Amino acid sequence: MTGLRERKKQATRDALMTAALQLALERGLDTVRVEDIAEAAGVSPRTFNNYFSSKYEAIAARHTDRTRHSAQVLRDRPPGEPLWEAVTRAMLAPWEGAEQTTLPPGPEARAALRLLTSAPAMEGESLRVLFSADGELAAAVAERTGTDSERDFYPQLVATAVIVATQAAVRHWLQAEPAVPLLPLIEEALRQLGAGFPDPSI
Amino acid sequence: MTGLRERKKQATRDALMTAALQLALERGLDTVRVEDIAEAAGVSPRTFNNYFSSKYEAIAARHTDRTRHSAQVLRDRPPGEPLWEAVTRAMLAPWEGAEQTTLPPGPEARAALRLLTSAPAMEGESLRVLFSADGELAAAVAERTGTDSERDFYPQLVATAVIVATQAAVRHWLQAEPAVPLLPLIEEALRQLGAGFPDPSI
DNA sequence: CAGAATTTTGCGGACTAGGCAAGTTTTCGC
DNA sequence: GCGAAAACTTGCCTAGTCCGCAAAATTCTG
Repeated sequence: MTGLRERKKQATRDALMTAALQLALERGLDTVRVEDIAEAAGVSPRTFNNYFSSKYEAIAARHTDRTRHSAQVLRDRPPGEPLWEAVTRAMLAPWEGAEQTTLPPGPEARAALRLLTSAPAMEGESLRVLFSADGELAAAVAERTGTDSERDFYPQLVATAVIVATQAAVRHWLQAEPAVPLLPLIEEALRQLGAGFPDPSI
Repeated sequence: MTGLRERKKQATRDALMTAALQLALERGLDTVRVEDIAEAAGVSPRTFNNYFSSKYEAIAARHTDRTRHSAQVLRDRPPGEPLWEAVTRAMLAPWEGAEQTTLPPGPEARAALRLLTSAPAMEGESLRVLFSADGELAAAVAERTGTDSERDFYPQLVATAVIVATQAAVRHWLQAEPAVPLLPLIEEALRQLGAGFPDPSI
């Protein structure tokens, strides 16, 4: 049971995330000031910095939530399940259920994700966020494969490779013309990764 | 034949890169101001920003050069060579020849690389740099495999996977205790990637 | 050597990030 | 319930960043 304090905090964080993304989409990244975001969310500019340490961080926050979500799902998959199956499920999870995943992406979805690479600082931040979950992911991989994520090389390697494969799928989805559904792309990327990238020319 | 102008520019860039890295290692990232770096390199603070748009960018610049180097090497490998062989050579190239690659890493090398993840903004910047060459890498992969790096998924996927595999090797090398040589680690990471991560428990 | 092209520099402005302390709001023990 | 304690918000303030602009300095071209 969550207290009022915690709920309010979450609401503020949410309002800031939403306002940041919204404003950036409307007017472009560099014409949005922290002050504007704070005002749109109904808090003082100083409070903004209690939640996020830059506007880029605020904009990338949904991204953060997605990667956390994947790590959580991987931990919750049945222990006996084969690694590759569990990983695929985990990476698909944050993208499932939204209409834009099985249908062609709407212009807003594309714009929001494209925003994440629209300026150098923004791109750096979203990459950072993307990899912030790799430790958790690696730990989950280690657990499943009986390796030691401190000593062994394998879990980190698999975790980061899985992250970028998913990311490559999303990027491809973003620019595909004509539009294609996302989930099969992610599945295909992970399948190829798990198969060791057989030479396509054969 | 390069003129004086171009040589001076390169020298300035080099001096700034070196000063930035040096100072950051000596006193820690957040006690180094742009002004300090500029002074150490013998230029005005304003000139610093003509070369780099943040101190993080200056510190990560050697990293940038390494990724460029790999992309260049991949392009220059003999066209008939198998993809995986060429890619491995390319990723090893920037690390070859320095003593610290075959011997245990010295404390300075470790410190310099560790610096790249020592603060959120620094980490974002180094990831950004790391992936900045992925387009070039993907193009080279596309050429070798007869795929189209615009239309097909494969080249981007391979390129980014190769980058993170190498990165995972470097990270593991950084923390390995007792110390191990780097080059075999990179080779092993790429081998595992190319083999589709066979389950190590078998 | 003169004029063009390029680079460096100082100045100034808009914005950011975060320490500190006072004011509010929520929680918790009694 | 109630009053102290804890947590959160806010305003103020400082140090620092990033970049546009235009003048000065440097290098290049013929």
